[in-house]
Amino acid sequence: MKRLKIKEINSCENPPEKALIGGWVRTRRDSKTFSFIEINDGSCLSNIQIIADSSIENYDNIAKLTTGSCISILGKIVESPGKGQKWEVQAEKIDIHNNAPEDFPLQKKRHSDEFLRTIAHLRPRTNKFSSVFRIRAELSQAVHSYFYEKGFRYIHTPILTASDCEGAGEMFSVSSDSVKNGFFFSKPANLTVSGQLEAEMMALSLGDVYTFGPTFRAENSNTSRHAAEFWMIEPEMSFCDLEQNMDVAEDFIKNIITRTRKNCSEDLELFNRFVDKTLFETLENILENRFVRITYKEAVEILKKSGQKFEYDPVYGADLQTEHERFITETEFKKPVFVYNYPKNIKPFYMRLNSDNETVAAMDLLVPKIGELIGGSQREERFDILQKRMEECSINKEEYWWYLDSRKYGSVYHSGFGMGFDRIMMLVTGVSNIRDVIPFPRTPGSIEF
RNA sequence: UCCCCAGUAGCUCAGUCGGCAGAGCAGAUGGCUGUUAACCAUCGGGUCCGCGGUUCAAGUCCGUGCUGGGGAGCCA
Repeated sequence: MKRLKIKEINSCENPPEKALIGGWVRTRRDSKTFSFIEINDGSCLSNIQIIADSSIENYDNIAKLTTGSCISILGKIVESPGKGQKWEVQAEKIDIHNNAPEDFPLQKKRHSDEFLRTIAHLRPRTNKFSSVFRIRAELSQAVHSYFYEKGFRYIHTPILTASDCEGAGEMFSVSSDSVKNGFFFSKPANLTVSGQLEAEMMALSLGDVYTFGPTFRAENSNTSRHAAEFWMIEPEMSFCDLEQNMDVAEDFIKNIITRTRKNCSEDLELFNRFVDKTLFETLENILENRFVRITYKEAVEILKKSGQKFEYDPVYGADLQTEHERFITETEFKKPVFVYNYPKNIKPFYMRLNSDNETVAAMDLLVPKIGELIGGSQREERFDILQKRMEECSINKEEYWWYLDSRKYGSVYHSGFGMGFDRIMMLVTGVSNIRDVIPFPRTPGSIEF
C-alpha cells in the first residue's frame, strides 16, 4: 500500500477510508485501554492523531513509545470526535521502526535556538525548523520559477576558481595531496566568492541568465547575518541599464515573497505568531509599496540633515555605516530603499563609470531589519575605461584577459546583482539569525555536522 | 578582530550578604481520563564550563582560558 502524507489527508474533503502513514512521534497520551499518538511526517506543520487500541497485537510496545520514535501506521481515517483536528486514524497495525531511547534531546516544550544549533541534526524535527526548511524549499523553487517565466537561463558557474581579487572578501584556498606541488590546477585555487564574472560571459551570449549556488567567504565575521558558506542568486542581463536592473530586483523580490506566502501560509503563520509578531505587516509593507530610490549623495544629505546623533558622522566619500543604513530604511523611509550611484573609490573595478567621472552605476538595496539584501551594478562595458579602472584598482589585467576579451568582442551595456538567499529567508520568516535558516550552517570556528 | 553579556540536572531556569544544590519539564514506576504542551502520586538524576587564586568556607569574589549570544567592522 502506498504511503499517504499527512498534508494530503489534511487537505482532503473526502480522504480514503484506509491509509498507510509513516512519521515520527511528537507526543503520546495514555489511557487504560488505548493510546493517543501524535505523529508528524514533515509534509506539513500539522501532526495527525493516531488512536491505538489495546487490542493491537504489539500494544505493550506501543504504550512505551517515546517522543522521537519512528512508526508506520495502517488504519482507518475517521472524523475526529475530539477538538483540535478534523481527521484521526484508528490504527489497525503499527510497525515500530525505532523506539527512541530516553535521552532523546528534544522535549515537548520550547527549546532555545542556541541549544537547537548544537543539535542541528535533530532540529528539523521541531515545528519551527521543519517550517523553516519547507519555506526554504519553496522560496528556492520560487526563484527558479520567476526567472524561468521571464526567459532567463539558469547557468552553473564554477565553484573552484583561480581569481583572487574581486574585492569581495577573503577566500578559502583549495589544495590537493594527489599532486606533488599541491597545485592541482597548476596555480593556486580558491572557493568562489561570486559567479558574477563568469555569469557576465554567459549573459553576453544567452542574454538573460542567473546563477543560484553556494558561495564562500573566509571573513572572520561573527554576526547574525554572516555565514562562511551561503547561497547567492546572481542574475545578469544584457541590454540592461541600472534602472532596469533595479526594476528587476524589485519585481523579483515581490514575486518570490508573494508565491511563498501563498504556498506556505500554514508555516508562515507560525512565524507571525511566535517568531516575529510584525512579520505579516512587514511583508505587506514590502509588497504594497514601491521601493524608494535615492542616490548615494542624497542619502548622505538626508543623514546629515536628520539631526540624528550617529556614532560615526556621515561623510560623502565613505561607506555607509550600518547605523546609517538602518536610519534610512527603518526611520526615514520605513520601507526598502535602493541607494545608487556610489563614489567610484569605494566600489570595485567592474562597475560602470558615470558621466560625472566620480560615481559608478552601483546600487544596494537596504531593507528594514535585514540591512543590505542586494548589491548590484551596471557593468563597465567600455574596453578602455575598464582597463583604466583595473589599473586604478591595481588589478592584474593579464589574469583577467578573458574578462577583457568580452569588452573587445561584441560588448554591450549590461547589468546584474547578487542577492543573499539566506538573507531573504530571514526576511520572509522573521528569523533573526542566519544560522537558523541554514540546515547546517558554517561560521567561524563551527563546522560540525 | 574589537566591545558587551552569559555558562547551575537531558532541557528551561532560580539560587538573597560568601555558609547543606533547587523548581518545572523530560525519564522510570503506579494511578486516572476521548486525550490535546493531558492530569495526579512516587522515584532516580549534578565535573555548578575548564584551570589558577582569595577565604575557616566559593555556584557566588578575583584572574585566565574555552564555548555560546548580542553589537561593530567586512559583506550578500
